[in-house]
Amino acid sequence: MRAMSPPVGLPVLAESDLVRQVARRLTDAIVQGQLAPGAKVAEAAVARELGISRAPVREAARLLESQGLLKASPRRGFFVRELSAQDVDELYDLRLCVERHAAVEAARRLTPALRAALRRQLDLMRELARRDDPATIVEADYQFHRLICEAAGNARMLRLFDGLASELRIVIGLIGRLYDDPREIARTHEPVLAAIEAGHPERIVAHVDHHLGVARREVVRLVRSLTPTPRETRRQIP
Amino acid sequence: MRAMSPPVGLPVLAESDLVRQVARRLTDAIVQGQLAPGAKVAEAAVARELGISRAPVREAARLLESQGLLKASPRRGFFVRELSAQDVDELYDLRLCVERHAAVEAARRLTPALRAALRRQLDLMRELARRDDPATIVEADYQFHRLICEAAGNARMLRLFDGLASELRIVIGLIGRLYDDPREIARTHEPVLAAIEAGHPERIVAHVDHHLGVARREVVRLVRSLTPTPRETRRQIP
DNA sequence: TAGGCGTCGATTGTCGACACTTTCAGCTTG
DNA sequence: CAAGCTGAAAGTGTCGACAATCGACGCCTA
Repeated sequence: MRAMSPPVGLPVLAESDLVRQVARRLTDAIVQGQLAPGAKVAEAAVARELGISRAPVREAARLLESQGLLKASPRRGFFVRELSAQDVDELYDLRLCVERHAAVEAARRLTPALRAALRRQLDLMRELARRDDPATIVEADYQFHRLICEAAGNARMLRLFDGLASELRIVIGLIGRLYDDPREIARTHEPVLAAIEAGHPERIVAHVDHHLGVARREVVRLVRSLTPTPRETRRQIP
Repeated sequence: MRAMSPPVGLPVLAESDLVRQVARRLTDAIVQGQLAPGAKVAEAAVARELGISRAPVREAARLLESQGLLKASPRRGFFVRELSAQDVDELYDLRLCVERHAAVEAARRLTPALRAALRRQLDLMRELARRDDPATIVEADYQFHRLICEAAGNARMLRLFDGLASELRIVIGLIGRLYDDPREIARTHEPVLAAIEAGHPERIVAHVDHHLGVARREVVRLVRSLTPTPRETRRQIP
C-alpha cells in the first residue's frame, strides 16, 4: 500500500456525516426564520425532504435540542424553541458575562491584525447602515462581537457565544430589522472598540455593558411585539 | 365550561424516554470515573449491556457530545473527552464569568432561606473535611456553588454551570481527593459566603476570583499529574 | 346544543438488518 | 527480527419496519 495518505489533505469530500449536515440545515432554517418559533419539526417530513432516513434527523434534532434551538416534547416531537422576554434577559445576562471577559482579554492580547479586523468590521457596519441593509447589518454586528470572543482565545467561550447568538437569532431572524435607525448600531459599537484599543479594563466593561444593555432593550421590545398579548387563557366574559 | 380537570393531576409517570436514561447513565459513569478519559464508548456494547438497541444510545451520545463529555470521531465512534491543562483553564475562565455574576446576583436576592442553605452547606463541608471524606467533599463543594448559581435565577446560567461542572468532574472524579488538606475547602469558601452576606459586590467578586483561582491551580496540578509526559509524538531517535 | 367517548390516521420510539470502515491478529517478506 | 501485507472480526452509518401513542374527527349522550 501507499506510504500513508499523502499529507495532501485537501478536499475531504462528502463527509458521510449526515447528522452534521442535517443539524446545519436545521440551524440555518431556524436562524433565518424559515422555521418560526413554536413550529413543529416533524422528523419524517425533514427526512423525506432531504431524501434520507429518520435516524440522522433524530440525532441532529438532539444536538439542536441541547443547544436550545429545539425543544423536545416526549411522544409529540421536536418544536422550534419559543423565546419569552425572560429568555432574552437570561441570554443577555450570559452574553454580558462572556463578552465582558472576552473584551478585556481581547484588549490584553490586542494585535495590529486584530485591531485592523475589528475596525474593518466596524466600517462595514457603517457602510451597511448607510445602505440601510438591515439583514446584513445584524450579521455584521454578530461578526464584530464574534471577533472579540475569538480573540479572547477560549474555544469554549466562543462556542458558548455562538450558541447564545443562535438562540437570539431565533427571534432576531424573524424581522431582520432590529434598530429603528441602523446607524445607531455603529454608534454603539464605536466606544467599545475605542475602549479595547485604549486597553482600559474598567472602561471596556462599562462600554460593553452599555452596548449590550441597549441591544437587550431592543430585542426585548422586539419579543414583546411578537407576542401581542401575554394573555394566559383566552376567556370570554359572560 | 367546568373548572378544568380537578386539581388531582399529580403523579406524572415515568416517560419511557430511553435516551434520557442512557444519557444519565453515561454521564454518571463518566463523572464517577468508571469511564476514564479517552476510553471508547462503543454503542453496540452499551446497547447490549442495557438490553436495548443502538438507536437510543447513539442519540444519548450526541447529547453528551454537545455537552463536551464525549467526543465523536467519525467512523470510529465516541470517546470520553480528554482534558488538557488548557481545557481546565478554559473551563475555569468560564466558571469565573458565570460565578462572579451569580454570586453578585445571589447576594442581591439573598433570602433568609438561601442564606441558611448556604451556611448549612458550608457546615456540611466542614464536617466532611473533619471526617476526611474526599469524594463527598467534592460533591458538597459542587452543591455549594450550584446553590449560588441557582439563586441567581437564570436557568440557562445554571445549566451552563452544570455542564462546566460535569466536564471538570471528568478529571476530578478520577481521584476524588482534590485538596491536600480537605479543610482548606471550607476555608476558601467561607469568605465567599461572608461577602455574599455582606452584599458588597466588589468584595464578592474578589473572593470568588480568589477561591476559583485556588481551585483552578489545584485542578491544573491534578491534570498535569495525570498526563505524565506531554509528549507530542512518540518518535524514536534514529 | 355542548360536552364526552371511541375510532382512525399520522407520528414517534425503538428495533433489527445491511453495507462499508476500521481494527487487529497472523502471515509473509526483506 | 522488524516491518508490511492480508484477511477476518468488530463496529459504525444508515435504512426500513413495527408497535405504541398522540391528535383529530365524528358519533353518542345528557
